[in-house]
Amino acid sequence: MSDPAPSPARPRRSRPVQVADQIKDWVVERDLKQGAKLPNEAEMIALFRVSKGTVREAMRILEAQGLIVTRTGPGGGSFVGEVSLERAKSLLANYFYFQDLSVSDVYQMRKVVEPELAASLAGKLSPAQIKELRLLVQEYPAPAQSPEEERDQHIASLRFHAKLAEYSANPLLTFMVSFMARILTDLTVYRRLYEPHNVELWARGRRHQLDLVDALEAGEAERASAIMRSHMEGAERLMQAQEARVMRRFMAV
Amino acid sequence: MSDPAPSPARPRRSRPVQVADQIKDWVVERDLKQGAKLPNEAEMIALFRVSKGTVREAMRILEAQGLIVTRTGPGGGSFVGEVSLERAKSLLANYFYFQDLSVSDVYQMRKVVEPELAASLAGKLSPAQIKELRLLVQEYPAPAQSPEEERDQHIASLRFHAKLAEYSANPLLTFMVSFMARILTDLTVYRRLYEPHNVELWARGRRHQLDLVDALEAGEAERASAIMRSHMEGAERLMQAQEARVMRRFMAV
DNA sequence: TAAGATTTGTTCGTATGTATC
DNA sequence: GGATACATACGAACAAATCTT
Repeated sequence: MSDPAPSPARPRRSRPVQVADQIKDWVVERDLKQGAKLPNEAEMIALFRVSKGTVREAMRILEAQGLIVTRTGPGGGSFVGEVSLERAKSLLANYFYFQDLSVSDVYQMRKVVEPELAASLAGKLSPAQIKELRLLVQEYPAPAQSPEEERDQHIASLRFHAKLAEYSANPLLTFMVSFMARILTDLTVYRRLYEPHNVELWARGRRHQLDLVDALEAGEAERASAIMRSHMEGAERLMQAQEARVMRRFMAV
Repeated sequence: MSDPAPSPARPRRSRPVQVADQIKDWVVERDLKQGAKLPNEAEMIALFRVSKGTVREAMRILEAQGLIVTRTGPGGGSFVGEVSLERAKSLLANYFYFQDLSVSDVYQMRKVVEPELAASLAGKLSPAQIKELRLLVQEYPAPAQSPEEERDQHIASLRFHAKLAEYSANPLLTFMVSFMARILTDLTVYRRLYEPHNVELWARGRRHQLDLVDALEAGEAERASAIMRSHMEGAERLMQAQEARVMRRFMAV
């Protein structure tokens, strides 16, 4: 369960890190669920025989990973807290900050994952979900008149994909699609990557999304997948005019 | 860049978290690269007007995310450090600890991503890399004689996929395939999920891997993709006998 | 090998802030 | 408002690691 490195000269973990691991073990052993209360600072100090400062550093480590949340005041303390989707995306984004990720890289992944998502959702959505999707597509019915509007449209389109991801019963699929939408959203916000104004491509993208919802509603998995694939190819062309590298910055936590 | 929540009663971030964010900004503003030295503790204290304990808690937060590394002694201090692939996988694994991830979920993803990886690698591998792959396949030439041997074979097979992922020029593809291999590896180690001994399926899996390397060497993308797809379907059947849920535990950092 | 310098690591005591009753 | 139970933050001292000479 622990780092299985046979340690030819192990880097020597600091006490706070050790204590953080011990707390994790303590939680796992008791199979504590989200919301369960951890011992308070004083008890931790007694439990692990370390000082307050060390306990606090350990807590910050767990907090940074999203594993616990802490509240002050009576009835306060530390509690196990599910890692949120948002935090998971932020932590992974930090990894790709150091990688040289291109727009094509993201689309190579999108081109296979998004069609699969579409196919697996066909016929599985509730009327309310279908309606929600149509609403998102309708958000920008007319071609953009300014770069700002075009950017907003692009982000709205990515929200459509993120929403689709939410509806999946497969957490891995949900995460991956949602993560890629976030990468591309940040990209369009912080660089002006939506610039090459192309009305024809935009109209086709919108048509695609509407057709896709129809196919999903009708339960036509094969067609939904095909539409999505085509949609991805269009979107890629729209962005690939730029050869910008993404992710050259830290993400907010 | 920051949490765009419009803050209806913002949770009030603690000082260490604030300082951690300030340090991140400090680093980004200066566009510091991997290995660059950060101010030492005393300088941080002066820089942000906080106590030593607060600075240290902030450092632990950044360390937990893999953004810095710290050494003691002369010439020591804190340095910006690339988030490693291993750490990124661990942090994301913590997220899926709380999700109800099934073997089918993982394979739904594998079935589309691994063939894409294979296709994109066809004709791109060096002779040394081809040799390395063949070595991994050869590692267990004979059918397993015991459950332990079968487990080892399964893990070796996953190492094959992880190695393939390493060779990709697409960091997103590399990460995803490697991450799934890790999930499944942990699964086979901590549960005995390789149990239903099936010699025929094993032989076919091995055949697949050998054929795959041939196709990669010959540069036949379409064939590599097809073999991988078939391989994934076989592997899924091998595991799906069990309906176990994965990831019901914390991962080591 | 040993001593000294530098920098992080750890502890303790105390005081303050905050939410609940 | 006051008492209580928590976390939060500070400062000073000392310990440990590691580099240099």
